[in-house]
Amino acid sequence: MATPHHARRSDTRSRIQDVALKLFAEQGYEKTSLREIAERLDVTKAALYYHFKTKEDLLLSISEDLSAPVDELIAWAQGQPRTLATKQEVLRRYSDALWGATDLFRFFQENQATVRDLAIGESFRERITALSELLKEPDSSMTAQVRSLTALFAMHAGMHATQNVEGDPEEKRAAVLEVALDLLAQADADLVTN
Amino acid sequence: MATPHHARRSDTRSRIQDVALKLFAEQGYEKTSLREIAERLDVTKAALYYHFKTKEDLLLSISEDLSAPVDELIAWAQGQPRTLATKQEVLRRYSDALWGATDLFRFFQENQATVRDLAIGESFRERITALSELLKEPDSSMTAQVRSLTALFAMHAGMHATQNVEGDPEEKRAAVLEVALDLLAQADADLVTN
Amino acid sequence: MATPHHARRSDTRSRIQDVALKLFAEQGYEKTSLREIAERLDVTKAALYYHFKTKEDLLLSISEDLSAPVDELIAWAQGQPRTLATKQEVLRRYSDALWGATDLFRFFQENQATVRDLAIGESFRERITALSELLKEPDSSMTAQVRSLTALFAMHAGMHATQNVEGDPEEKRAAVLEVALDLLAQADADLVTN
Amino acid sequence: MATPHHARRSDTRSRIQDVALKLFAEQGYEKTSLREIAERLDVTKAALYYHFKTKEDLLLSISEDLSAPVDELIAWAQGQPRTLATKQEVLRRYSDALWGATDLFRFFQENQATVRDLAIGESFRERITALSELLKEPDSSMTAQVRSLTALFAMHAGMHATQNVEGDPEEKRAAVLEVALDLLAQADADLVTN
DNA sequence: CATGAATGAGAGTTCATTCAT
DNA sequence: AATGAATGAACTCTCATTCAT
Repeated sequence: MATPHHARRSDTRSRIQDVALKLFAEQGYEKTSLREIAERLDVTKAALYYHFKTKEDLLLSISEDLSAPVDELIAWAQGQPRTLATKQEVLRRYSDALWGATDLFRFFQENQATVRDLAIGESFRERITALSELLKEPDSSMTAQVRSLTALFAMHAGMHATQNVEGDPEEKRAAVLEVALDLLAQADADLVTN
Repeated sequence: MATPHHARRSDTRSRIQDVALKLFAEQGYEKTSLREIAERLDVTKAALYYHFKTKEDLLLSISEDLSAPVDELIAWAQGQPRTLATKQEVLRRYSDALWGATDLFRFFQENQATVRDLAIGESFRERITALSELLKEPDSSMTAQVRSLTALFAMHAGMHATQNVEGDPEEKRAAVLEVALDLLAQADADLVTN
Repeated sequence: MATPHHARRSDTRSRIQDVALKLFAEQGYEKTSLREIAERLDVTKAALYYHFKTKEDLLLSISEDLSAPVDELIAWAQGQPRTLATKQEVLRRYSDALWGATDLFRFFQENQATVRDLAIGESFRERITALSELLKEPDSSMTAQVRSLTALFAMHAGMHATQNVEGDPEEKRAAVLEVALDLLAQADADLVTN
Repeated sequence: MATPHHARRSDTRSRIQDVALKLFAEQGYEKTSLREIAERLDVTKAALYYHFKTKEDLLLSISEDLSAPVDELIAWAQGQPRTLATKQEVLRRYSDALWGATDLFRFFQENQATVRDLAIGESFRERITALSELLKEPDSSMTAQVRSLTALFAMHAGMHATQNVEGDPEEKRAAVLEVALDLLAQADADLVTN
């Protein structure tokens, strides 16, 4: 048999995650009902509950799986010297992570109000804070700090805000990264000047 | 009579709008029920329906009242020459508009998924698109375009993303604006160079 | 008009209570669904929620209304001297209270497990404890105390346990009360003897 | 093999019964889900279904095992003369039976509404009826009959109602039995007098 | 002897909305 | 200008039960 039992084992489980993420990203968390997810997969609602304790737990499992790369990035960066080179590398890797899970990060960005008081919101905020602190120098000028933060948020916004710009996605991604890296460099220059 | 009919009429109406916006911004649109709004105001749900046709209509009325300044800004800008000075003025005025209605813009930012398929979403997107097109030059390099867009989105993000930065709000706002203006100037420099 | 507005005001509300108590007593609390109650009344489930916050709250409201006489009895007794005459009067009045709300007390007796961890359980236990303490003397012999308690519980049991005995209800009630009064008298005699 | 098949077979089976009875008694029948029972035993729900056809069947098996002594008692008594001595012996043995399976009888008492329309309810009622008929004389005065019934129900109530009385359990049990025996004797005296 | 995966039915609850008064 | 009463549709979630393996 080509598809042995254990290959199938988590088949339904991950199909649920896939469909759920797609719908959460497209329609929002609240507007996506478990009925809808179940119908798309041609299973019953109860089947979802066999695999996930609650709706929130379903979202949590998706988020944990997909945002692991970001956590690794943070862990790595915290062991590096706080040089411009490190920060630039953080930005580059973050770009990879974001574009590797666009649905999830789109979801986070467009459902902030919802996410805020879900368990998941906490870890999301923590990640952003950790990244912020890796990029900005608390003793630098406020302008420099804002520039660093802008580098970070420009990447989030850049994922979806460039839809009215002509050009292929990879090119856009590169442009966004370039602008972000530049902001970082300027923030660093400020620091040196001061 | 000290309080004529028309003064009273809009009193309740605008109290509803105030409370609704506060709750929409704090908790999100879907998670805020009309029951909750009514309870806060110590009126019945039916009273809300006297003043507004639907929940969505309530949101619409809030948005229209508060985002008028942005529409005026766009109208004004569309009559001006496409110079850097104009663009910078757009950004300055936009900063005023945003900080003049933080709850509303926070709401828009944190409820994008929800807002997307409300009638209001359309006009929101149109405004952003209009502003984008006022700021970026479609024939400039992609990097320059991204820089212009980033100037715009930096202002949105800057409203709430600077909470971990020390300093008073006005100072932060100024710093955000400065960074945005700078991005715009760089985009313009690119254009000249090309 | 024979039935003015305000007479109707609580009409639905108390019709709900009536039907609910009937079904709770007949079938048990858990086995009675709100759907069933609503259907009997030819209203929607949501109508129930207009009048009562939760299923438990519905039960609570019924219990509070119907067990007021018992609370009054307790309050009265606590102001009386701890004589045999008082205790006998307590039993007599309690008999009236029980037979005046048989459905409710049947419900309590047959749904103890359920009631135990509802808010209502607490007040039920408190009432029983208060009555126990009014009837038994903590310093008397254990047998005397058990006799007093038995007087109390005999009345509960007597409401439904006499169905296999021939005779009319009023006669049965009188017999149960007589036996209970007798137990009380014997407990008192013990006390004197000791 | 040290542990033959049949020893193991009934091991799990009776562990299930033990846990189930404990939970049924503590929380009630409806509020105890098969999931919960399975989790406590660290087996799957399906395992329960290997041993018992349905949830009700599980309860039935418990009840049959534990209430065998009562059935034997009834069978024995039905072959004895209807003397006071016999009746007193019935009460004494019934006391043993009750205290030998407190969880089960507590369950019966606190879940009457539930039990009523389970198959088990029938046999429960039959046992009570049989005992009633062994104790009371249908031709005696109503008061005498109520006294006999009270003797019986006092034992049920006595199992849990004496928690607010000081003293050790065995002593309480003895006191309850004494009061019950006394009631029986009084009923018998009535009979003779009439 | 037992599990993993799933189902169908139904539970309690909440929501935006309506309408006669 | 506002209320009281109600609805219909939907929601998340839980349950006892089944069955192939």
